[in-house]
Amino acid sequence: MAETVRADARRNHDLLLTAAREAFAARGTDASLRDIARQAGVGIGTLYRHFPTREALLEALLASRFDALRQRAEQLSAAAAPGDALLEWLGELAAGSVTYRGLPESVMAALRDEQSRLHASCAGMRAAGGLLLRRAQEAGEVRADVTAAQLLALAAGLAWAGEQSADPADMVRHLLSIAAGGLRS
Amino acid sequence: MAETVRADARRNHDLLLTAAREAFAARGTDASLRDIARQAGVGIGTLYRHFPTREALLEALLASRFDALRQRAEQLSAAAAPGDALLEWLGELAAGSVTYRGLPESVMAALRDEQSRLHASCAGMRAAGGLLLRRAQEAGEVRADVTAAQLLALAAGLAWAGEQSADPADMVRHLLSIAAGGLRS
DNA sequence: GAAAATACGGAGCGGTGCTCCGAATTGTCA
DNA sequence: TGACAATTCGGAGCACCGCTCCGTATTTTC
Repeated sequence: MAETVRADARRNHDLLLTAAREAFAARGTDASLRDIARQAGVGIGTLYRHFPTREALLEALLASRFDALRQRAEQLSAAAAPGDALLEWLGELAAGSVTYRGLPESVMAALRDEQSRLHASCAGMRAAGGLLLRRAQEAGEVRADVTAAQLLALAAGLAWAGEQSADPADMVRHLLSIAAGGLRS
Repeated sequence: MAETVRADARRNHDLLLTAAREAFAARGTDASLRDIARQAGVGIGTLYRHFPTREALLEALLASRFDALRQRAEQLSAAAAPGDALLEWLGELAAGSVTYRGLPESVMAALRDEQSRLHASCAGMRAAGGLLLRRAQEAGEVRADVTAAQLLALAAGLAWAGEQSADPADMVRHLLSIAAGGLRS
């Protein structure tokens, strides 16, 4: 019957989430957790009880987005032009990676570490991307020797390069355009 | 007459460099500077006097390598097949980026910050790569809408993606192969 | 060998991630 | 309504980080 959560706990949970969202957006995924707790008007211990790791915090903020991306991939995998569908999806993936600086690194770390709270949603997204990739390969529109892991790494690498640039969105667009040509068979 | 350097100063300088080389190789470019000083058998203050910033330390370790890469680009720019020459050079660049984890990030940061001690050699390398790129574009072998900044960002992004992977060298090779196709016009 | 120039080393400051436990708050039941 | 139990809170404290500052030690010069 431990379904009921104490009122203050629920309140602090939400305060922490909005504070974290703002901090990650302003200072990247390596923002100070102390600052986040302070901004939420909460002790540092409270933050760690609600979210034992930084990944747990990210997971709470991003899981729904990754799920949406997974669904989007499944939806696009039925498209008539699987090659274009794949590129469309890659574009959306890269666009989402720009919201928090450091996000590509967090995603790659989560994929590497099965213990990470982010792992499940990231892996699900990769699998969906892999499905999309295979469709495009079977249609002969994309090089056959590319794996799902490579596809994700490529997208993350381009998104990372965007972060390092003065105009991230513009840089990602150009690099994605280059990569698109390289994926075509 | 301040040409003469005190004997202990020169000795500590060298001790710090070898300690830094080992630390960066083992733990990446964000290795603890205190550890490096300790490993060199030297106080933390001594480290900071010899190398005021982490970039200064990196610069001392990498300048010659970047210079060599610049010369290599100039040499390759006279090749008969400028497209292949560019890809060859990109391969060497990416291969060198694997020596220290975090190196691509340091290079991109140095290119962004003109105050950085690493800036000069990085910018020189970028310029040389730009020359190589232009030759390949004039020969009609590479897309005309790619800039030197994009080329460097691309290489850094792929190298970064390699770092995140279980088998960096293998991942970089595959991603570079994809990018190569995308650069062709 | 004494004096001047130079370099050394680490205590100390403010920051980080993270833990641990006494104190305060909340929900429950008489 | 009030007392008790369960739950949650909050921040002191630890070890680490980058970096500065200055009394002390070493080296060179004369």
